[in-house]
Amino acid sequence: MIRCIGASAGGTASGGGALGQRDRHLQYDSPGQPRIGAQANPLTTKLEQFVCFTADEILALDRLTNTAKFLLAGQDLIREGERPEQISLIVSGMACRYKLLADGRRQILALLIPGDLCEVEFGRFSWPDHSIALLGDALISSVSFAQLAGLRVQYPRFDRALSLSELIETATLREWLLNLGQRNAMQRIGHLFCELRVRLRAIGHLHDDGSFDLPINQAVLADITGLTTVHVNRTLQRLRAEGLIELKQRRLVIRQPEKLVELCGFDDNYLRVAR
Amino acid sequence: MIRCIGASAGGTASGGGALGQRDRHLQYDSPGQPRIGAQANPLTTKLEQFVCFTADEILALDRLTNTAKFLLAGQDLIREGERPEQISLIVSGMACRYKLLADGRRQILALLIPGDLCEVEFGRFSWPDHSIALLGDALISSVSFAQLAGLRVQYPRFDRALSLSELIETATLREWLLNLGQRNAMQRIGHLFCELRVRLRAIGHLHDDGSFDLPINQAVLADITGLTTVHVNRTLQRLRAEGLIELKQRRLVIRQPEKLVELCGFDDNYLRVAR
DNA sequence: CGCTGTCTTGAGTCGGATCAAGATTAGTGG
DNA sequence: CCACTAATCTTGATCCGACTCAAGACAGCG
Repeated sequence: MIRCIGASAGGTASGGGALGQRDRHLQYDSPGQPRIGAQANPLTTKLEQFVCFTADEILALDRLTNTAKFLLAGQDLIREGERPEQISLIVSGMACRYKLLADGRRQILALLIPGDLCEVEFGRFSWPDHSIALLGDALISSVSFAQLAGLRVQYPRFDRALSLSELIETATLREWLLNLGQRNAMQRIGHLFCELRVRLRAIGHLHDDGSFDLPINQAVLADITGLTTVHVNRTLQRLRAEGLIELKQRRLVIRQPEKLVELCGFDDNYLRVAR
Repeated sequence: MIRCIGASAGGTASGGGALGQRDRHLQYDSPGQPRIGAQANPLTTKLEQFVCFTADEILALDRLTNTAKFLLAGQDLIREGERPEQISLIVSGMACRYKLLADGRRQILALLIPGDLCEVEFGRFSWPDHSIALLGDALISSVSFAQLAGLRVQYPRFDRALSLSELIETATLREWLLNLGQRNAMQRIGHLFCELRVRLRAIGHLHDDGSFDLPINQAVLADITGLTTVHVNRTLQRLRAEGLIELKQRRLVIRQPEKLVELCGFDDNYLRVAR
């Protein structure tokens, strides 16, 4: 659990390792192309759950992701109270919305995955009540508020799809509240894993064996679930011992999805939308 | 804590007492006029935090509240999965968004107070992932989706104000998540009280001495805070013993607001909006 | 090979849950 | 106005899930 109030949210200070981290990153995601770059535009994939796009629209959305930049783990995309200049689109990697308490405790409010837009809600009229940090190195492209507004006007289907995905984001927030309020440690963690599996599948980020990358350490897991690192560790061990999951090297396999779903009362309804 | 899965959410089954309850209600809110009816339109009051309305707009909004109907405590305004026909505007009374677990446990996701609109988000494209129930008898007026859409087009200021209040509702949801994830029982309950004081003040529902009506029993408080009824009871007693609050007859006095704010780390920022 | 994150493990404690009665209070009916 | 009833609030005893503190074990990287 991160107890430092400072900027670095992805780990207890990246220290002087900024350069080192970049090296590691390039090495990790190489050779040459960023691994995810070869895949379809995650924004398109995500929104096509809700609407059908024309070739025109797909091209316009692709243009958004062309300009993605590498950013290093732990960096803040927006900070509580500071009005953002631009909207960030996650092209690859993961980020989280979070809030800090005065004593340094952190609650993660949402996980953002490829295809998610960050600051849509903070237009001309509002400032953020929370921060957003990268959980691992990431590819981020920036979109100006004006540019996005233009696209929404020009492409009503895109506009509708975005609205729907905002609805789902809010529904997810509600489900997380239920998670923290009513479920125990095993269920909380299990529920998160079930949710991530559905969301990552929707953007084509499951591996062939159904597993997925989870660039997250146990301290982050603790900040998501409102538990301590120690208890997360012990709970993961129980989940492993019961043959429900495998988790190592930042990759998660859900061994018995039906059992896990039942254990934590997961129902993916809140991730869907009518029509 | 409500452990029955059925419809009645305000108490463990209103039993055969429906008629009796209506009688009680009339007696309580009489003579003649509903108590709140004399006050300003709560929707207007609420939205005027964000924008200035013309006389025209105020009239249009007043027309929305003219048709309010009495509804009895415990009734569901919408039920998870059933697409609502209309939008409900709370004119007086309180309601809550909630979700039920298979075993009957309930998590309350939001409190709705006068001036709050219920099903705005469930337009043509979505169905509710949760239910909404009345916590006490209430005055509710119904607005059709078309009617509301019309007003938003006709009165852009109204449209903007509604969008802003939706932003605040989402920010509140995030703050509740922080509450459940990181704060202890005293802080959770205290934080809720602080929040309510700010929200009720904004719609002119504080009494002269700063107290306010809280039509909520300890079981409901438990479902909001993710605690048990017993523990809520004991925690309230501690809050009383420390001279922080007084709570009886469904009326809450915060005796030492600054102290309570400090105890639970309350910051009303999330209830506000820029500009 | 040594650092630094990260993950594990153990022992002890505590906040909050559970179970089971009572005590109040408010609404109902006579 | 009083007795009856059902909700609601209180209290006590006990238990357990999760927290705390403190070390140690790995693993990846320089």
